[in-house]
Amino acid sequence: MQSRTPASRAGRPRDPAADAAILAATRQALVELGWSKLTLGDVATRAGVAKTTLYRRWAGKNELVVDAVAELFDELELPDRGSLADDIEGVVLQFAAILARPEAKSGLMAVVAEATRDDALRERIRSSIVERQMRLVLQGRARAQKRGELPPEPDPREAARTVDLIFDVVAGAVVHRTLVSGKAADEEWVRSFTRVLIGGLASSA
Amino acid sequence: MQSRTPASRAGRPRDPAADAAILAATRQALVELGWSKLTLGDVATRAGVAKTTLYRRWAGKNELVVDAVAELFDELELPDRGSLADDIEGVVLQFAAILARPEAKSGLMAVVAEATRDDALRERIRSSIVERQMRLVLQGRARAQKRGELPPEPDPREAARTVDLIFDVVAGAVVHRTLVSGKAADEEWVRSFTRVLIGGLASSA
Amino acid sequence: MQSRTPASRAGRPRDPAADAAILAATRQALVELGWSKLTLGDVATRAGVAKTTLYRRWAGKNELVVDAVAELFDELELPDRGSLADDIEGVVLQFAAILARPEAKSGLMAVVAEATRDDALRERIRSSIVERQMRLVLQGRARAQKRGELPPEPDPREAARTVDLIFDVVAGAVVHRTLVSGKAADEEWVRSFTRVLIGGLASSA
Amino acid sequence: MQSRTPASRAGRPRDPAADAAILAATRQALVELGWSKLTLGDVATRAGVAKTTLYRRWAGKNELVVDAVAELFDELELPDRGSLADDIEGVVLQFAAILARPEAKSGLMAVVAEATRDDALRERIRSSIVERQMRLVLQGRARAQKRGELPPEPDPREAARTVDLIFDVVAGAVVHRTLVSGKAADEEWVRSFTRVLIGGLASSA
DNA sequence: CCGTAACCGAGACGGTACGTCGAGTCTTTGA
DNA sequence: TCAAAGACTCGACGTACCGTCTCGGTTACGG
Repeated sequence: MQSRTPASRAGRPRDPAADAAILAATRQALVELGWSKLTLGDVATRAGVAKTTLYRRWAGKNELVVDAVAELFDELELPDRGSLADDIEGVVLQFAAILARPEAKSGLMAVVAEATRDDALRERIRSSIVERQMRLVLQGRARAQKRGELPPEPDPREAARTVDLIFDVVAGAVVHRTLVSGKAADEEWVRSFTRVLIGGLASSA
Repeated sequence: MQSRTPASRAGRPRDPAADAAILAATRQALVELGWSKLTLGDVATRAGVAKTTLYRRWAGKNELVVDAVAELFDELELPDRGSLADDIEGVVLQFAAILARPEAKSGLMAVVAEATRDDALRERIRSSIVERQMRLVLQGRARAQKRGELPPEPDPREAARTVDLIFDVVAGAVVHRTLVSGKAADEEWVRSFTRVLIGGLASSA
Repeated sequence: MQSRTPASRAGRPRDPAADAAILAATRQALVELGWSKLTLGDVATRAGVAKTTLYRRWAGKNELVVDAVAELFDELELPDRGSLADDIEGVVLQFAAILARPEAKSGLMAVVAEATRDDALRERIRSSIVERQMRLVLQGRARAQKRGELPPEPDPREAARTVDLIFDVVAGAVVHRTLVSGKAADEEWVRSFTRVLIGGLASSA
Repeated sequence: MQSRTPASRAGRPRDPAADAAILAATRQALVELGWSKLTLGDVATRAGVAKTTLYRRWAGKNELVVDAVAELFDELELPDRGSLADDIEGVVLQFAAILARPEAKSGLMAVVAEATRDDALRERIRSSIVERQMRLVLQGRARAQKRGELPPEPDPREAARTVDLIFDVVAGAVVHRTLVSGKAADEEWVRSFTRVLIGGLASSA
């Protein structure tokens, strides 16, 4: 008896290379044109794919861009720099570097804006981007607890709330600095910000 | 003595009521349709005005929405609740309340997204919205210094940097909480957030 | 008090030159591409006009082609060659010459085919093309009656029926010869046909 | 001697039932949708067949519809009503009845229209439909000659020309009456038409 | 009785045109 | 000069079919 995969049975299978080509083309178009001038027809052409192929796989511009941008954040990792403060600084700098790239800037805020009126889209953003990078916060806390910099957290509910708060503060501040204030989140700024964050967490514990 | 503004010389003068009607119509359309489905033709119709009139006063959708949203934030004020922490809590709650309104949510993020590729637009946002509310931070610090909660700031450069940082952290965290995480910035969250912020500022001073 | 023409009051008036340009472009496209490969986008481009302008004036391909083809038949006239038989021969030859032109061939049958499922279209064809050329039959009969070749028609009902019959026979035979049999309706054929027609009318009177 | 059918050699043979199912489905679709809205995908679905199968047997929409319509005319036959005039009336009425059916109307004119730009298609129409029904004219003449209603035709060239002319007149008139004038070719009309035709032929002989 | 070759269904593919919609401009009449 | 009205150009939208292709699977026949 063989394992029956009832999916993907009849008909010509989808070209698996097309997905990657389309997402790459999307990022390239975001760099050159920005969100508002990006057209799906153009993306299809760049990817060497028909418009219909694109629409067969994504519901629209929003969903496509979420996926294209989400891949950018997968390269984030938590460097082990020896102390909690330095670890945070490191990852915040990485985050800032990604946000400084035009394909991230241009796309991310736009889909967030769209998500204010589209719950499915917000959920997609949360699961594809936010939730996926939450691992960094958890990993950082675990490492700090192992080092003895943070006490073990007895109440898991409270722990989750703290993780959420940290995420909102970190991501929010970097995004606001970069996109609204329009200034670079450079080393100096990150150091000041990290000092405030660490101090706040310590004193509020 | 009458001031002769050479701009307004001959011909039929612009209807001054139209501006307000257009901005109100824009906000109403933002509520009902959201940014991406808002059309200038529709706004003109709602305002009882021809499209031409609208284009004579604003360069396009982006500029119009910035102005429409900017007015929303003018109602912010710093309540005197007796202590720095309570003052901050109060203003952050007000800010969160405005951001929870659909016309703010929908419009603000969209124009920020557009601004990533349009310097003039970013400048317009900064001057119409951000800069204008920076007064709250300054006011708060002054009041806290008068109360003795904060020491006087000797270095004005350093002071400005701190104000910027606070603004990025506050605005960024609330925006991220509301729009990305999709959870309400309610009293409980604001209290936690404020505790971290105050603690961080105190310890990093 | 002046006569108020409530039509054409406010707003920019339609460019009257565009109609002619579009119809001419349509005929040109019919010649080069034929009905089935003619696209409204292409016609618009040829006419130097936006697609929307075209759709503002015609409901679709069918209506447009009817109007474009109808103009071709307006050049038909009844020559006075001295006898009924010669008059008929002359006009049938003209009709055959028009039908031999590719823009007529290609378009006319196609819209007739469409009209089998669209009563409004059939009516448009009837009033724009058929009814308009019915004048030739009436004119020919009147002239023949003046010459004494035909007796005056006492019953108008019967007269109308005869006119319809003649029209169906003449138009039908020429169209079938040209488009279905695929042979030219040349002088020889027209002479044979006319002889049969005249003979038939005389004997059935 | 063995029958060498080099065509059908190896491999799975074509399902012979599919052809009939496809042609029937085509006629059904013509009735419901008309030529222009008939799609090959839909026909395939109706016939319970894959699009590939259809394309393996017909080159395209035009060829398919010609074959589907051609079958309709095979039911025509020349009734023996005793006189030439009555025989013609009978067959013309049958022809009119077929043309009144929507699947004939809708399809026939459309492929004729297409054929104006496609010689291969015109030839297919001629051989599948026109030529095939020419037999009726020949048969009718032969019968009339046997009855003594028509003299024997000495010149075969002239005879062929006459047959062609009759066919163009009969088919053309009925088609024009039905499809362009949009009126029924009923008994009364057919009687008038036949009288003219017979009279014309007699007088021109 | 086994391979080969053509068939079959399903459905993805690259294209092309569709008809609509919105942006932003222009041209009219009228205030 | 501004205002209302509405036609204008332009370009993207998302959909629908076309005709082709690529699958896995199914018949027949011929060795």
